[in-house]
Amino acid sequence: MTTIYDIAKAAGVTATTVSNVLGGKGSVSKATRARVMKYVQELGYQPNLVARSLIKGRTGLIGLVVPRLENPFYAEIVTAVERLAYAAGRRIFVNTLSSDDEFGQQMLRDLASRRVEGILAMAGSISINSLLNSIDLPAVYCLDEAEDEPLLPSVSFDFTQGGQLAAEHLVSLGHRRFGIVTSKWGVGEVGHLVRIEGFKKVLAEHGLEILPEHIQAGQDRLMEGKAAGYRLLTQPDPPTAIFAVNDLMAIGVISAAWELGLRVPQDLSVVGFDDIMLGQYLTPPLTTIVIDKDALMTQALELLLRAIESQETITSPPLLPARLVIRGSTGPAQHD
Amino acid sequence: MTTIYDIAKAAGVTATTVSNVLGGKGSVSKATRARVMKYVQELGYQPNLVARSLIKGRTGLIGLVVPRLENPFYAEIVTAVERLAYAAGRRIFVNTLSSDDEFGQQMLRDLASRRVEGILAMAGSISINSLLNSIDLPAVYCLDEAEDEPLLPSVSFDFTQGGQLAAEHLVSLGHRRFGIVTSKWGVGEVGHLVRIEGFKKVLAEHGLEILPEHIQAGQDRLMEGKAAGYRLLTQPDPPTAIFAVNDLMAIGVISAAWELGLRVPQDLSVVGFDDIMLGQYLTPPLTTIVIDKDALMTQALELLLRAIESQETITSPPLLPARLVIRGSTGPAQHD
DNA sequence: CTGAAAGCGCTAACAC
DNA sequence: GTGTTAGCGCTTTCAG
Repeated sequence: MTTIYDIAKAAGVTATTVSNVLGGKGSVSKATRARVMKYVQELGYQPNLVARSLIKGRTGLIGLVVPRLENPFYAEIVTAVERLAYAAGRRIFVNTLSSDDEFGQQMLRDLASRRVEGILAMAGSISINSLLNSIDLPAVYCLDEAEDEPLLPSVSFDFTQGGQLAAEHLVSLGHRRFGIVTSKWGVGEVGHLVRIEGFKKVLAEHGLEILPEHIQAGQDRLMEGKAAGYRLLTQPDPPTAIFAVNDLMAIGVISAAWELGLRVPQDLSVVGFDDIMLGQYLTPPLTTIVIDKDALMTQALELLLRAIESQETITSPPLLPARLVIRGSTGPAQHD
Repeated sequence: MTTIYDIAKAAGVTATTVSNVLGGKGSVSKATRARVMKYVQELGYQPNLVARSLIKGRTGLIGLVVPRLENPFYAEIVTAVERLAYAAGRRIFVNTLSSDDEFGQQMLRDLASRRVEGILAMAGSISINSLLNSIDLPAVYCLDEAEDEPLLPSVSFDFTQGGQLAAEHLVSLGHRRFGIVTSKWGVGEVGHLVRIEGFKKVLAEHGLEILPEHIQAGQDRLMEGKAAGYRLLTQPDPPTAIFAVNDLMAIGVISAAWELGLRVPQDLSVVGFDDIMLGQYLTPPLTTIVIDKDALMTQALELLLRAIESQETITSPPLLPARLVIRGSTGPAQHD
């Protein structure tokens, strides 16, 4: 690999001068600038960003931590962040991470060692505590769904409202027996409690409730969404409407319903969450709660950049509003 | 950030010694090793990989270039490569790139400047020529679908066979009028000619052919797959079977069919290509050509690692075999 | 077993 | 305008 020294030698100047013309710093005569550039071309010089990063103390890299790309929701997040970061003169370093264990810590430490300037972490990839404990780097936590104030600057949606919107829609359609398919983290812990609470709250307001056996959890994967759907739909008195905590699992549920000979939405209504692009192209298209990924990640990146630039403490902005989009996967309840 | 000097000072040794205990090199007494490690913990030392990379001349980074994560096929590829690379002690730097223009060149140059040790590029993200021209780095080209010998080590599938399998299946089902939905690159150029040729070849063997207006192209996106589907299905004498060059566009086609009131597979058979995980969960599940992403990327990474380690020229392995998986989206042709 | 010295490729003062 | 010097954080001979 050719270095600035190679160019300096060829052009009969010193490395500083080469550095200056490359960086547009200082003042160089038109003549030498041209001469230097000529050799830059000729020798196919590629600046060494690792050296540059070392001396500048900054890499221009943002670490992005998502649970799994298998879920199109996160693929869409990555795409959005890549574009936004690029516009801000940064590049992203993507990590998929769904385990909050030693392996996760290690990944995080690797990010720190590579000197990313900050981290954008999605809830579901790693816990806030892990993030806080393993490294000391500016970070923004995205899509947090805990009840209490997060310990990190965080951007998120109003998940309570999201759950409410789903329930209101289903109730207004005349449904009375509801099921919920939710996801858990790693091996344990049932997640998305906030959106479920929102859902339940509306039911309660209507004098309705959801049976404990009508809440089924699995990992955030198609297969487990489908399995949960089966468990729900093969019960003696199965729900006529199912709220899945994300679109991916909703698709699994619909697949289960289909195999059981249930028609959506005639026999079963399904509402998802996330609004992945694909949802519009399902047959029928998926009714879901819209999460505006661009808005979310724009906020997140802004916050992070601010935290990186100034060491000031950053306060989290208010929750973004959720929105219901009614498509074809929900319909009026049949007479019992 | 604490450096090895901070630790050295605290432990009353020199940086060399710290480096030695950290790297397990040389010989250090149990006592000093313990003392050093103690301060490593205490000061929360994180090795600076950019400094390390600079002196070692290697970053442990592999550049991965894919067209777009929006297509789950590529999301699955990324997931596979991330895992494989990690097992080989490397990390991946993901770039999405679907334009072969100045912007693409720039991305590539950035990768080179960041001193990735090699590049894994998917066809559809950037052309071989661009890859060859912009940078001088070990690279493996994946999923190339050109007729002639690629100029780069390359791993790919037998796309001709894939097209053939699709056609044979459809023909054996009694179909006589076929449509093809294919994708183009960037603004121009129709792609996937090889699989289309394979498809046509089998038709020809059966004395069948495909009308030019029954081949529709669009960008590799759901929306454009759907639009192409509409163009096909609203013709006077529409096809009863459609071969989409990838699953994503197949989903678009199915969506179009659904809106037009056509039932799949009764009124229209659709076969996709890629075997994205999601295909199994559609209703009906998607008949498709299986591309084994793990097998593919294992080969690709092995090749690349070999090229990186030894400067020897690498020869491309034989094409991997495609395989048809029959699910629910194809069925017998109706009587005309 | 430990340290001194040099250097990876680059930039940033500061002289000349 | 251009060059000298020093140093980012680390590893690697090579002495002691």
